[in-house]
Amino acid sequence: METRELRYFVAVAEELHFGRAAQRLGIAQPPLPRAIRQLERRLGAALLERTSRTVTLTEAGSVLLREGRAALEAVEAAERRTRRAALAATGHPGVVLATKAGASSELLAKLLDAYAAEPDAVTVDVLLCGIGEQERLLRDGRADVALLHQPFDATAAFDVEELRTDGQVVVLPAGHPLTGRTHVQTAEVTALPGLPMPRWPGPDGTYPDGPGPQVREHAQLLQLIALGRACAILPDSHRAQLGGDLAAVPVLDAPTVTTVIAWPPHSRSRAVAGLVQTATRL
Amino acid sequence: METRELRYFVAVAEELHFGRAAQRLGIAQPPLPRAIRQLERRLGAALLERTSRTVTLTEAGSVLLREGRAALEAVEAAERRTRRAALAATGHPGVVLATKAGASSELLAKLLDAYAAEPDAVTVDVLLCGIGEQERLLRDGRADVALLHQPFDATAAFDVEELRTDGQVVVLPAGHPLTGRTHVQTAEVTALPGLPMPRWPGPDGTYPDGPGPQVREHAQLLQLIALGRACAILPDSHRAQLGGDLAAVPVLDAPTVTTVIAWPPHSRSRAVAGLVQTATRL
DNA sequence: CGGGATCGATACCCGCGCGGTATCGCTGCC
DNA sequence: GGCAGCGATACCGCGCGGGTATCGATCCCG
Repeated sequence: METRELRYFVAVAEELHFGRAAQRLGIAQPPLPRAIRQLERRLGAALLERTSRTVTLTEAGSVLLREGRAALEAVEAAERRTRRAALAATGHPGVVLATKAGASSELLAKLLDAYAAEPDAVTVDVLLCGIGEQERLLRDGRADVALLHQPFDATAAFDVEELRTDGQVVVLPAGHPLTGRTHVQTAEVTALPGLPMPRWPGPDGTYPDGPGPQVREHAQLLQLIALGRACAILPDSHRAQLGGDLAAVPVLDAPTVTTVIAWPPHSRSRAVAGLVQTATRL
Repeated sequence: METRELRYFVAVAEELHFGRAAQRLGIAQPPLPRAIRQLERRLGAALLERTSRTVTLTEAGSVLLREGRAALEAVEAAERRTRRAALAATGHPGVVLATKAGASSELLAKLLDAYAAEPDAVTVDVLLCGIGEQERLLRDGRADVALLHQPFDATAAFDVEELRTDGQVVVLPAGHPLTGRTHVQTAEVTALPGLPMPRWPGPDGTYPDGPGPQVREHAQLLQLIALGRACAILPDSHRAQLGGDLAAVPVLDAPTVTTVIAWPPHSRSRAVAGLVQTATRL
């Protein structure tokens, strides 16, 4: 199976429309059915059900869509990492670290400082990214190492080292009645009148249904809370970034959040190893 | 990057010899340097250092070797899983479970029995495999689910669910002086006179240096121990399989072994889900 | 119920590129 | 210095991927 065939199939499977898929691939429409048929012959499996009007995935087709995406990502990762390795060899070493924008900033600062003090430190480019974006960056080779938060980020498929564990706090507008409490329970804050929990986009970019505001960044969320339009349960480490217009109260029964440093398995980069070692020693 | 190019490069990188690589690939020699050069141009990276006598990998080349192997495995996995899904759709559903030959046999029996009693159970083909082979089977799509043993098997890249934790015991020939003890320490048994620890093959198939006998299977190992030629530290669960010519003594400071059921991430198979659920309820 | 619009499939052609054979050129070794 | 081994090059043929033109089926709309 060639990556070209896979790319074609994934495009058609995603669009469920040969014409649009061809447009997306930058080719004419006729080669597409041919390529897919050939793929089906080679695999001995029907991938698409076509009528002259519509295209749907078969069971095998949806398996190939999932697995094929992963395989294409692996190929692209190989390509990118090779390019980066070549760049590094010709005098521009460096690692790319991905982390959630607005999270763990003080841990991150400590890590960068400590690593920079190492004798064989290289440049660390920090990639601040949106929710759930880091895993993709790590998988497709755009990042070499990332700070992830269990249990929110999927850490399967990566090697990880735990860095710290935090309890969670509910972040409220300053002056809210609950801010006087020393601690609360989850149930007390999930349905506060007028302060719904925000909705984060899922991996597919869509938002779940619910009353809360749609948010994409931490800064945006904190602003919404300050305005008295929402509240949120966040790791304790965010407290340091809260301004005077926000208050935090520990939530006793919320799951603890573990910050981990993660890197792709079989990464042999000296720089990544050094960064990980520095991180675990903090 | 096409998988053909990747396959070519991996072959050359592994053989470090264009002629042998061509032979292995079943093509003539001339297309190979051309394909590799084209790949190098496309990547903008030197992958191989060639003299007219020898070939060596550059830094970027060894990165592409590692990453390319993983990518090829992902592509092959996609292919195999699609074929299996198509087979399953045409009336032959079933899952393949990989487990170490000779390990966890009683846990495995319980699992298979319990799962077979489920209303929507499908055929479970059990693949007994050698040391370290399961991860590969799981990755390349030959198996759908596996029983692994932490910390010996690499579980990164998989979703896992813990099933049980065992202490470890040292297995000795019956009548050995230590068999009278209620427990021992690791240090007491790693260098017993005349009873060296066996050597298992590494991921590359070679054996580490050392005094112990080279073993590849549990049965072989148990026989060697019964003959008084070796001893071994194994999970407690192996006790049930020991005949009268063998004895086991708990090793207090050996790491505990966790048996986990593992499956590839984003596996959506109903059968795998059922198997996992059954396993966790045992 | 018929005609146009839409979309996948087919027919056919062209040109690139992959793979083959023959051969060269360099290097290390006896 | 001659031979053997190995990678690189030259050159050729054909298969296949991609293009244009067109067909044929289905849905929609009046």
